[in-house]
Parts: sequence; structure tokens; C-alpha cells
Amino acid sequence: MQQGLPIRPFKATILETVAQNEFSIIIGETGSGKTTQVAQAALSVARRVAEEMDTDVGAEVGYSVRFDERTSARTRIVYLTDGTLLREMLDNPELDAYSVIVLDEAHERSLNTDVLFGVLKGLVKSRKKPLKLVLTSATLDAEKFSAYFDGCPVLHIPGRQYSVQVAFSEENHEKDYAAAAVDAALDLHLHQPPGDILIFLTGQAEIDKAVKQLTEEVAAMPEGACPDLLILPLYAAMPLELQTRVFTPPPEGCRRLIVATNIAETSITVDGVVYVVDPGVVKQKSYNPATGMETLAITAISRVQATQRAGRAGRTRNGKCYRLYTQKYFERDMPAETLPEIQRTSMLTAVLFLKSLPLDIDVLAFDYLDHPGRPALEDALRQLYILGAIDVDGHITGMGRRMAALPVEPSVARTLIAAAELHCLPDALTVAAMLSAETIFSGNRGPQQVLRGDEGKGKQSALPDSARAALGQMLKEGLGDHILLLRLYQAWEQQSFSPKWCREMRLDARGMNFAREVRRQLTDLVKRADFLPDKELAVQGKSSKRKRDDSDGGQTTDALRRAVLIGFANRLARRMSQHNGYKTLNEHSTLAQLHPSTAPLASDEYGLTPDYLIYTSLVATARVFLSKVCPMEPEWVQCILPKLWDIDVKRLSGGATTEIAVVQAEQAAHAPEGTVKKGAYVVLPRKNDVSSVDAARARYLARRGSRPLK
DNA sequence: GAGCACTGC
Repeated sequence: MQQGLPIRPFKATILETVAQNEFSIIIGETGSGKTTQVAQAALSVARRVAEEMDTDVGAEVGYSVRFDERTSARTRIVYLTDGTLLREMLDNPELDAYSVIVLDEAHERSLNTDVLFGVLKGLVKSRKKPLKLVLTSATLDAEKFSAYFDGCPVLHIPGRQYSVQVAFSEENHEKDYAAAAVDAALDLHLHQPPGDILIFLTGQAEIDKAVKQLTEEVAAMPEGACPDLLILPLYAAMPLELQTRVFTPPPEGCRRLIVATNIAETSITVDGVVYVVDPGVVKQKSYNPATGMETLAITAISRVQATQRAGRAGRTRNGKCYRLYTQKYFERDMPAETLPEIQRTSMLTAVLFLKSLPLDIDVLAFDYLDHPGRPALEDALRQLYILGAIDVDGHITGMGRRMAALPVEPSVARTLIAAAELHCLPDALTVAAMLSAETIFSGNRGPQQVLRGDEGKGKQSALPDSARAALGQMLKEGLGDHILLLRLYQAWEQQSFSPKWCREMRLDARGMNFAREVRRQLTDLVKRADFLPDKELAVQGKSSKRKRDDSDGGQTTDALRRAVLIGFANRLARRMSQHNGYKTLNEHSTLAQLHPSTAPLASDEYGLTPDYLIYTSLVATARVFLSKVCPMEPEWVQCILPKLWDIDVKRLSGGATTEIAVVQAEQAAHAPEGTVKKGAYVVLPRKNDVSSVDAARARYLARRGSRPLK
């Protein structure tokens, strides 16, 4: 511990508390200068601590993050991300290399840390070799955490925060919060003494619009009416070099106005901010386990978040926070805490992880800090059963263990295992890696928009002829997104991973490089996990060496698509007989359309798209959409269908009849209101009634005779 | 014919 830090006088107390207790909670302000990414933070923290201890990173102090590990036999302290620790537990469930585990930033309540809470709490009690758990947090419901960890002691360490004066609005701005935020910022700029301003908005489009508006307003002001103003947008999707502009101090006498997403709430700390404008909303993802549908909706923040945002004004000196909602709203209506991620996300991966620990965990009765809810767990169990990861009694299978060992979502893991058997593993590795990188095309576009040159609202940019030809050729194949992702990677590899080629093709360099790293990691893992005898892997060779139009007559992609079908059997959809809408083949069948960002699918002479396809996600925005799809041959699907109908969830969940009171989770199970237009989608009451669809289709075709649709 | 917040094994 360094001299002069606020925590210094507490050293003895902390050491004594940790020594005498299995669990300890330390509440205090986090240090300044947190870096942008968690992995980078782990790395830089390791470096800083190594420096303070006068050692090298990797000697006494090491780190372990995805794609990079630096530890040695001499390492005493290792910094790692929550995901890395979970991975480590799969190989070493006792974690016997560690005697004390510190969970930093526990208040952030990521899915991973919540899983760690439960698992580590159990481990502290069961492990023969003593283990201590320390939680550190900025703000958190200390009583709740302490109660969960057997009434453990809570230490409060005063921070270095300056005071922040909070002002509420006279009225609420549910609808016009963005405009109100712009007005507030301009007002601050005109009437308040020097100091940077930080506005929280919910997304890129909103921020770009606000920045444009602010720029115009300021330009229209008479010369000398106000000081110089530098307006800086800030969101995760923008290039890193633009993000880092906020770390450069402004010129003398110039005020900065930072218009940011939630990234400025915790991930990026901007020094110099004195005024915060908080509209009280955030864009948040949630998942409905009943339909398997995701929504990304503008949601009210919690009082904890509002406090965190206000705190951003007090980093360098006393500041002010302007809340665009009333004090009454804040006190009476605003949620006290943010719904933890575990209560608004799919539990698929987490359940597979818990099941693969050698503890025979009953995931319904597991000791969660906040229970994810029965519907979310049953949804996960059902999907894991379809993928063969658990048996009818809910026990993990050998397949499940092999899946859990791969750092990709269960469907992708299952695809890889199937691909090994179907002799198309190298290509499947490529698809898996490309699916891991969520942004492939720059500017949040799909392949068809890129080909057309759409750059968003009205803007067009001519694609170079060579790129247009190459992309057009790929899209002609008509086999959907997975195969297109394969073709893009293969072409990029052919171009020696050229960044210039990426730019020409409008591919996102960050996403593509990430995919390349993931592919490398996965390739390593499947080799070690003995997916295939070495000989076989050598025979299958590298994906790119095979030419697209080779002599195998499409068998390459057939095998790959079959592997994808096996992996994504939990996300199968069937086209309606008379139009191009699809019905998902899950518990609560939902009608959905192909998202305009999907790669084109070959259609028949009536313009109808394939009878069956798998999708990677079902998202409700303006309507319900299937995104990232892969078409399937009906005869392949027939083998899969029986397993989908015949699921006994009671048995999967260990025949549990215990009632679990989960009030919050019940709320989480329902997507926030206001995101989906009423009547924009239909939840069909009948389950998976294929025969009636067949019959309807037959009647329709008979009526229509051979008359083409168009 | 839509539009993705934030993480990171």
C-alpha cells in the first residue's frame, strides 16, 4: 500500500479483518485512472502493483486475461478477469492455487461475478485448504451482501471524492430527455464558471444528433458570447483513437462538453468534469426466457446509477449534477437498484458452467445472491437438453463437458463438436470465431446495405468496384450469414489479413482482428481437447486453402450447415406456408421476420425463402426479427424435430417441486414495455404444431394451383 | 426494410 492514499491508515484493520474472517467486504471509492477495458485494467493494475513491489510483471505479480497470460512459479498475486477465473475453475474446481480471492468492483453485478459469488461462497465452506473471499465495491447494498455472506464484516474506507451538488428538474422529461439534455448543457455552458460538462445519452444515433445540434447552436451564438467549446462524442463503437481524445486536456480557456453513453458511468473516467447532466435513462438489454426474445430498450436507471453518474462531477473538484427528473420521481419511483444482469439475461451459458462443476449443483435451488428465476433456468435446461449437454434427468453429459470447455456460447460449441465428426472443423472454427465478433461490417450494417452503399440516413459511399464484385459474388451463394462469414474470413486470409482490404470491403478491423484471435484460441483448444486425431486435423487442413468453387459440389458447406443445425437445434424456425414470415420452433412459438441485415437467402420460383432455418438471435426492436440465419434442408431437420417436442422440464430440473419466491425475477422475465409496438408481433398459442402447418400449406398450394405468386 | 447499450472466456 502506497503512502498518502486514503486507504493507507486502514491497512492494519483490513489485514486483521481478512485474517479473522472467511468473508470480508470493503466499501470504498475506486482509485482514479481506471482504463477503458477490464482486460486492460487487469493488465495495468498488475503492472502498477509490480512496480510498487519493485518486481517484474510475471514474477511476483502476474496477470491472466483472454489471449494473454503472464504468470510464473514465483507469482504471488495474479490479476484476472471474472471470466478467466470461471474458466480456470473448469480445470481446477478447487482453485487450490489461491488462498485469498478478491472480487473487485462487486457492485457492477455482471453475470460472471454473480455466478462467482455463489460458487466461491460454497468453495470457501467446502475446501479443505482454507480460502478467504474479499469483496471490494464502490457503492453497494452492504447489508444485503453481508447477510448473504453469513453476516460478514463490512469496512468503509472514505474516498477522495469532492462534494457534488445535485439539482432536480421541475418536471420529468420521459419523451424529450435528449432535447432537455441539450438545453441543459447549453444553459450550463452560458451561465456556469469553467469546468467540463458530461451528458449521458443512450446511443450512438442520439449522441450524433445531439452533437450536431449543439455545434449548430454554439456556432449561431454571437462572437464572445461564451467561451470556446469543444464537443466530444463518446461511445464504445467509435474508433479507439477518437475515444482517447477525452484524455487530452483541452486548450487553455476552452470548455469541453462530452456527450457519452453509459461508457462514461464506469468504464471511462474523464478528469476535469465538473457538471453532469443526467436524463435518468439508459439503453439496456433484456431477455425473455418464455419466447427466447431479446430487447434493447431505453430503461430508467436506478438510484445507485444516478449516484454513480453524479459522482463523475466530483473527480477533480466540487461539482454539480443536473437531473432531468423531479426529486419526487427520484425518491418515490426510481428503482433503488439496477436489475442485476443475472435477472435479465439468458442463463444458458451460466447453467452449463454450473452443471459442469463436479458439485452436482441443483441450479434451481442454488445459492444465488439474486435468483435468476425459474423460467430463465428452465429455459436454459430445455435448450441444453436439446443440444445434448444434459440428459433427461438434467445431469451433465460428456458432450456437455466438452461444450463447456470451449469459450463460445453453447450452440457454437456444439457446432464445433458436430463439425469435428462431419469433417469440417476448420471451417466451423472460422464461423465460430466470426460469430464471436459481433460487428463484422463497419457502421452497424449488414452485407446487403454495404453492397448498396448505404451509410445510414441518406448517406451513400461508393464501394470500390473490386470490393463490390467480391461481395456480390459471395452474396450470390444465398446460404445466409454463417456461410457468408466463412467466405469473408477466407477472402481476408487470402489477402494476407490486409487492413486495407478490410477498409475497402467495409469490414470492421477491430471485429475482424478479434475473430482472428478467437480462431487461433479455439484452434488451440480443440487440438488440446483431442477433438480429432492429429492426422485427421492435418487432412482437413486450413479452411482458406480450399477454393470456393472446388470439385466437392457443395459438400463442404453441406457438412458445415449440418453441423450448424446440430448446434443451433435450439434456435430453429420454420417458414409460414404462404409468406416469408417464420415461426420459431420453441416452447412459445413466435412469428418473426428476417432482419434486413441478414445475408440473402436463395428463394424458390415463388419468391419464398427456405422452409427451415436456424437463427442466432431473436430480437424485438420495431418488430420481431431473426438475425444471423442459416438455411436448412427439410430432410435434415426431420431428425431433429422429435427431440424438440418431447421435453419434460420437471424431470430436467431434477423433479423439483420446491416453490421459489422470486419477485424481481418475475419482473425480469418480461421485456420492458414500450419497445415493441402493440400488435407488431404475434405470439402463437399453439406449440410447434407442424402437421397443421403442413396441412394448411397443402390446402393453400392446392387452391393456388400452379399460379406463381408474383 | 431496420438502426447495437456495455462487457470479453
